[in-house]
Amino acid sequence: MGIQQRKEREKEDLRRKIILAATELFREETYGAVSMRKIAKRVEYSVGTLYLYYKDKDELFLAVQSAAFERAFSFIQELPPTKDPVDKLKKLGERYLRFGIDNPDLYRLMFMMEHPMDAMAEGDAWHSGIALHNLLTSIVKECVEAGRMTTEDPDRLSFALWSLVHGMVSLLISQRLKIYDGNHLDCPLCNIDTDQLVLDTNEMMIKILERHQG
Amino acid sequence: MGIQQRKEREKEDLRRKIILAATELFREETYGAVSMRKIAKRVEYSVGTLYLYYKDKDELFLAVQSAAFERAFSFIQELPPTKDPVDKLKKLGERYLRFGIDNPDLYRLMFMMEHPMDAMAEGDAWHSGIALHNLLTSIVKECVEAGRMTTEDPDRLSFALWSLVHGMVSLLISQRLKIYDGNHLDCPLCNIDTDQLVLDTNEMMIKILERHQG
DNA sequence: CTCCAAAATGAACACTGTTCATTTTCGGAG
DNA sequence: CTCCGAAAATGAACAGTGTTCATTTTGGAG
Repeated sequence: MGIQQRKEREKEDLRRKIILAATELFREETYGAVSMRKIAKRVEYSVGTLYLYYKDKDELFLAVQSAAFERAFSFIQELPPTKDPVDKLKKLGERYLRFGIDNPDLYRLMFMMEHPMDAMAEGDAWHSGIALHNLLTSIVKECVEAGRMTTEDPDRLSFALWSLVHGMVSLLISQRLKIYDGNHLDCPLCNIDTDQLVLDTNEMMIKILERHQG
Repeated sequence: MGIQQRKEREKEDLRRKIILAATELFREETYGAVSMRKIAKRVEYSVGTLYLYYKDKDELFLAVQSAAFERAFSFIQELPPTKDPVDKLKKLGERYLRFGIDNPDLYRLMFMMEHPMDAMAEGDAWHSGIALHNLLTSIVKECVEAGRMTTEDPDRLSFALWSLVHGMVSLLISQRLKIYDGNHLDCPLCNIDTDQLVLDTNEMMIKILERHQG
């Protein structure tokens, strides 16, 4: 019965192709502009076919999100080699920021859009997201165990650090750091390159946490 | 020439009514569900009329955003009375978090949506946003001047704190803190009320900054 | 009253996500 | 080879979207 297997393989191939096409379109245009018809045209199938493979736009985007989490995880966890746990933490933040800055639409999909969350609840969509979270927590705990940081609650500190970098990257890609442009504000942070701003602020906060000893 | 004045007053009234209707709809349904036709129906004018007062949906939403910033500012700066600058900082964070949690759709519009930003650039839409930013910075500087915190760059520290609370509230309202629900993760933060999680984390970070002396 | 500019209208256009009756495809049976 | 039937693919149709613009209504001026 090799035929059935071949058919299943073909179905799986098409599923992948659809996600790939959607992901490509995502990098080319903004979220709102990626329509089912455009995805269909890209994979050279009719719109109706997409609905045989994914019940909704939401479900399709959930699959794109899941793939995005995998990319993000494999990109971020590739840290430049360091033994120093504090340095590792700093570099993890930098990789996270870099991913968000370079893939704003994927980042939006992963962390800022409201829609695909309903379906998500408990699928394995978050598998890589959870792995990332665990990586962060383990590095924070390394820092604590090495006596380089002090905290009663390393899990909460991890959450705070995640929130910090997420906050910076989401403000950046939503263009909100434009308040620092022009003459709206009058402060030393004005008219600095925003990429540099968030990277330097990450470094500053880690230094504060490090110097903060017991 | 009282007639012309009356007409201008009426035009201004209608502009306000439109924004009010849009803001109301925002609180009732999610962003994507607020359409021009629904707004028109709510103000009891035809859809074409909206385009006589706002050139597009973006411009209309920019006006809603501007009004939202005013609400947010007047809500947040109403701090419970304290003399202690560190306590003031903590309470500012709490008010900010509270506003976001209680007005998720307005918060999205203010800080997370991509669209209205093109037009925004330099209008007075951000007037209240800037006032808020200045308030934060001035409190941080109070803390430093009172010798309760140490930093070489209070402006950057303000940015970090803004990013932190924005990060927390945006993860919360985007439902991303659901990873702490169920059995996805295994850590002490799991299955805690998320409102409490972000409030407590705000407090923790302020304490860290305070104890971090020299 | 007439006149006319300003204000308001809503049908029309091109798009969206989604459905579903119809057609096409293609392996297996005779 | 023909024929059958199920699985796969199609695209017109539906209700919604933002936006435009020829048309109609309004209401103050002369």
